[in-house]
Amino acid sequence: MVQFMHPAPEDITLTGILNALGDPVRLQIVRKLHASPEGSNCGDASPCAGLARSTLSNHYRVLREAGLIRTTKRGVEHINVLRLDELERRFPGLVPSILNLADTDPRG
Amino acid sequence: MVQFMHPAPEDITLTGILNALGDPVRLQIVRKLHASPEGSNCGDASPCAGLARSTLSNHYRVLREAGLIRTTKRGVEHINVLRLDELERRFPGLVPSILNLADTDPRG
DNA sequence: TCAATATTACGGTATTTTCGAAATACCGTA
DNA sequence: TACGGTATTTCGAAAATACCGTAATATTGA
Repeated sequence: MVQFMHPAPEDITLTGILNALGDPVRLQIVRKLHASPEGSNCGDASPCAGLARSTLSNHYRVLREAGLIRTTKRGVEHINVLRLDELERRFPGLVPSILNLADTDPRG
Repeated sequence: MVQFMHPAPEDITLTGILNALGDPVRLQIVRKLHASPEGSNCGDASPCAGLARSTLSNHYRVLREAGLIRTTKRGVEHINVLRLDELERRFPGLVPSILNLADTDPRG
């Protein structure tokens, strides 16, 4: 029943965020999470169906440890939400800018 | 006398940029290059003195292949310049935003 | 207890990072 | 043309890290 460790806002680093988002799968996950601010479970935010659960889970862990998402439990599922407000205070404009560019760019 | 391969602007990817800048050493290099728009040789843009030359060279290669810098030869030295204009057309606001945040953030 | 959801553990493969040593390229000078 | 000095890359190898899949493990709800 160990709760997940989320870094405090002041412990979130710029390179940590960039590194986490520098993977196409993880960027897609974050885009999906951004599209559903109420949060979504791990399966729903999956960028493609072919990925193994464990692989997906590992990507969530990287995003969590980078400070990009917050994971809470609701019943049997884990709900992930983008930490938009906190990220905005820590690095104003960064995440929205990246997400906007990802939207307009045909490739990941 | 082999010229370096630089990706065309349309071949520069968002995740490629984020991945390249997701390394503290490379982010520092790019910050130094940004501070000297006329370009600087490899040694001058080095973030710290302890790094092996070959390691530094490898970081430059990553930055080059990601499309962040352009390397030309001037005499005995290699001059690196940030491809700011091209990057700005391809991903408006991205690189300046990251560099500004890196400036204000005490940590890399 | 059973099904659903997700994480963790583990092993294999692939990529990345790092370094020192050697090789390459260019310049100035002789 | 040859030579020495400087700047940088390439090579080769070791260590670290990343990624993915199978299987095992928790936790919740019915």
